[in-house]
Amino acid sequence: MIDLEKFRKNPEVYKEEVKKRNMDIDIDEDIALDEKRRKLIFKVEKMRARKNEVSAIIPKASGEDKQKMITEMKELNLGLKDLESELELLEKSFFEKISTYPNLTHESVPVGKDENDNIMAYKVGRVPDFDFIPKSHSELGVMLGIIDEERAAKISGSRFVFLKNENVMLQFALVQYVLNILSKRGFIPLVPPVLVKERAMYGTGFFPVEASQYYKTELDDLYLIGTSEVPLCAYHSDETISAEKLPQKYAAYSTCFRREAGSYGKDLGGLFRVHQFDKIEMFIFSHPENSWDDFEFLRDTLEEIVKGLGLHYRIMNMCTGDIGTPNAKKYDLEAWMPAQKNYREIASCSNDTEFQARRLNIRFKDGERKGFVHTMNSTACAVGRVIMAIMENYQDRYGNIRIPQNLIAYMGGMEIIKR
RNA sequence: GGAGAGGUGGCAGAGUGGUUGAAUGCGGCGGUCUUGAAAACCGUUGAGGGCUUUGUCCUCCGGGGGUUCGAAUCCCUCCCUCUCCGCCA
Repeated sequence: MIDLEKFRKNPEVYKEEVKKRNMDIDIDEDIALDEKRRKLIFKVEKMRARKNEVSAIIPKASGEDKQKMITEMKELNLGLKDLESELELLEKSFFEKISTYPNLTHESVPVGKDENDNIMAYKVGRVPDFDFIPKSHSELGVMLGIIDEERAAKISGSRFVFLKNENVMLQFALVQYVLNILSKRGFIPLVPPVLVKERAMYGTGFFPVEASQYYKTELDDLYLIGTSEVPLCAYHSDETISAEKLPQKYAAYSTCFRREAGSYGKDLGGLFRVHQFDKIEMFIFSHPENSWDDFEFLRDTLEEIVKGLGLHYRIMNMCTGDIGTPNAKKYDLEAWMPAQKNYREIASCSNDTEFQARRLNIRFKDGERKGFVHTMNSTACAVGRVIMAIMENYQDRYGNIRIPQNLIAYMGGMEIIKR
């Protein structure tokens, strides 16, 4: 949610933002709607004030005076009811419109149309050499019996997988490895609910813009989360956090669900794009003054995790046309995938400044100063995609997969997956 | 799923139709006293929103709807919490 006062005073800022993001919003129309709305509020409140005024006198009056006043109030009520329902409609359409407005981007975000305009910030490590043609993780998965897509399709349809045998161990090894790093860095671990109310989806900014990406339950008004960013962010909704306690850092392990509507035929097969995957997500509630430092800390934490796995990757500074509505800035971490000979996104890290905090009413108090906290989130480990990266990068010419050094202990000493 | 109880300010807890945005207590903040602290005493203490913005008005007693000139208080409905029973990982 944007700051309405700022919006009224300075609509140009939002016009500029909408243009940068390549969005189509008629701001002048919404400004006019807001004016109309406020005029009506004024009118309605005037009538209510009159009503309250007379109601205070009525008990003291008697006889004819009293009857006169009661009659006047009856009439006033008729007009008031009409105006109130008119106002309700206006409010609804105004807030529907305003809730599609994007956050304001940070000055360091490159302006661009789509993913082609994202800017590579830097690379870490180097492209690994293979003296054979590396296989896809999907192929390796079948050969080694550690991924079963066929049976998953039989049961649940496409874009579902079974992890099997060593891959199951690898998943939990990764989780242990990551939680260890995160607890050293002061993150409080959580296992959150994966079904949430509409407010949580709306408050985090996934609704209304991306609503078609998420599963909804039929009997109850609950939604399956696409990321634990949702319950993490909503965790402190309607709370005021005192400044000494900031930043509050959390890490949640959960399953995530995405409909992947509109991505038909894209990245079919394997672990890359599936309807259900497990992920550890980091989340920070931050003091606005430290927001951008905390954000770099978050990015650094993510990189420590990926570096420790020995993966080659690059950090992308995502452009205005490619970042999410709530994001003020976003980095993607793209790991090298040998079979595709390309970098693919395995994590992303965004600062949403006060966009979510406004919607979920998450405040801070710093002495006399009050305001909305800043919220930011980052993938710590998207298990499926990281397993994919490990399988492809750590394969040998025989189709075996070595275990990254830092995971061996968590794998009970296992050093290689082979048949 | 069945039976019962209940949802009021940061918390506890009054209030059953008319200056009740809400008594009282605790907590918080400020002050007096004290070498300091505690105790005691005095004062203060919700949020959101409109406008002609150091003021004024409006809204908010779980959500929604209704009755009434007037609702925290009456009616309907939904939700949630607690206790007991049943079922269950």
